[in-house]
Amino acid sequence: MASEVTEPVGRRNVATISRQSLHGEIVTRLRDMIIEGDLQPGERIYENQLGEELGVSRTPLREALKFLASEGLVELVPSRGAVVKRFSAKDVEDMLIVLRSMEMLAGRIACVAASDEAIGQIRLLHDAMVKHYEAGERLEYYKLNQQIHTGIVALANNAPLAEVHGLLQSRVKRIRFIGHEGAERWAGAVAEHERIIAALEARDAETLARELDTHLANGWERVKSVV
Amino acid sequence: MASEVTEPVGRRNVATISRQSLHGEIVTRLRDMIIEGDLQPGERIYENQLGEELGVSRTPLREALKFLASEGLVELVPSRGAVVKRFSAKDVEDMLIVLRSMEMLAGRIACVAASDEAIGQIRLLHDAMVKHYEAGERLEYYKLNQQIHTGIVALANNAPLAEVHGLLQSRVKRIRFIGHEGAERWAGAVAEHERIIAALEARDAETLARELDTHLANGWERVKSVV
DNA sequence: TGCAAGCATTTTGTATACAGTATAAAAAAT
DNA sequence: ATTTTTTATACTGTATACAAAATGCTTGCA
Repeated sequence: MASEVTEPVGRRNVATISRQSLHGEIVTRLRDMIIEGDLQPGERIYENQLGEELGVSRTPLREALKFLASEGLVELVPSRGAVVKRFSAKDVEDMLIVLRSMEMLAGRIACVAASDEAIGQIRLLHDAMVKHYEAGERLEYYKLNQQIHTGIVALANNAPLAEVHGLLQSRVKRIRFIGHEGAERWAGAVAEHERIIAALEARDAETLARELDTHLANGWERVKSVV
Repeated sequence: MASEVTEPVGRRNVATISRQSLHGEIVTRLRDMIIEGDLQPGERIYENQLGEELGVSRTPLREALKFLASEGLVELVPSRGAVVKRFSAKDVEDMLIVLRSMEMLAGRIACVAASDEAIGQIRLLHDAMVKHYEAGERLEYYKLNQQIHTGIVALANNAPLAEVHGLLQSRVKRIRFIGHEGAERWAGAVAEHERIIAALEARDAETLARELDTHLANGWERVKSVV
């Protein structure tokens, strides 16, 4: 993750220069496959089969699996290869606790350190997200939702913070997506987001932290039924 | 035939009796080499040379390097292999900010969730640490210092938190060790630790958080001259 | 002397081959 | 029929081989 060239989520991957290493290509691909559920939790990964499917030999595939193992998306069982990691309810709750703490930290820093332009960008994302919400476009809404959270963390201008946040976020991505169903929950989340953005624009660190706190605590409530 | 790897002597973890996989062995070994400075920041890693040095072929070595790249200890440059990652002063400061936040979070949780026995264990570590301090045994002192911080995080019983904490801690390990020189700084750190343990024993979450806050902020002051 | 082009060497990236191990199925024994 | 042992097979772990890319050096020329 750290030294991986991560491309912005939601961009066309065709547009990126084809110069990315095969290793990186496979890592990105597998990560998406896990997040999107093509590879299900608990599923064993057969290197030959998957390699053939992706059109690569076992060597770079294995290297990619080691990389993802360090990210925590797969588990390496000695002499039995890689298994897609399955997270317990407590795991997810714990991750959300940490994510919450990290976003609160980022928010506080952002209130004093971020530029007006950067905050303005978040507002734009939020407005676009609301449009997708009103249009009932759940996938697009969700992607922007993620981008907003990532964006707030990015405002803190703290690379390690952004990195570990991204690490945990990728793990709960799928579960969160599934959990965001239900109209009234959805509406609640949007309202919370509005308050978050407002606090950010006002650079009111304590209010922002409080809003993020409740938003992410509610996030767990929204999600916990599906884990 | 599986290569006859000469066992790394000295720091064998007795708890893990079963022989680790070669992959895990190499990862551990390389991580230690980086933390201990055998592989210096910015240094390029030549796979053939290092592999021969460790008595393994390139394949598992490369897999280990990918793993460490994901941990952020090495950087993968396309077509030019792995380089030991060099951290800027801002990187280190940022990491300590995140570590501080995570330890504060852990401390708050620990005050309500940890058992008396577990807290007692931390006290024992602290007392032992003080003994090493008084004896001037810097390395031993430092190791226990680390263990205490890790231990406090462990009290929170939150695996993802412990994981990301450990991830960042391993990155600043070497720098911190170097930075802990100087008698008066050392004394200050010990005094802060004493207050931390006291707050923990009293299960006074706010005091504990405040003490951890200042302790780790001071930690940066102690360290920033050497980065 | 300075510079550039081409060749040689080194190093990484990927594929394949081989050995060891676990799993499953079949055969044998009770 | 059930349990145990044997055997076959599939898969992972590691090493080696080969291809592509980068680096460095030599040589030729102005």
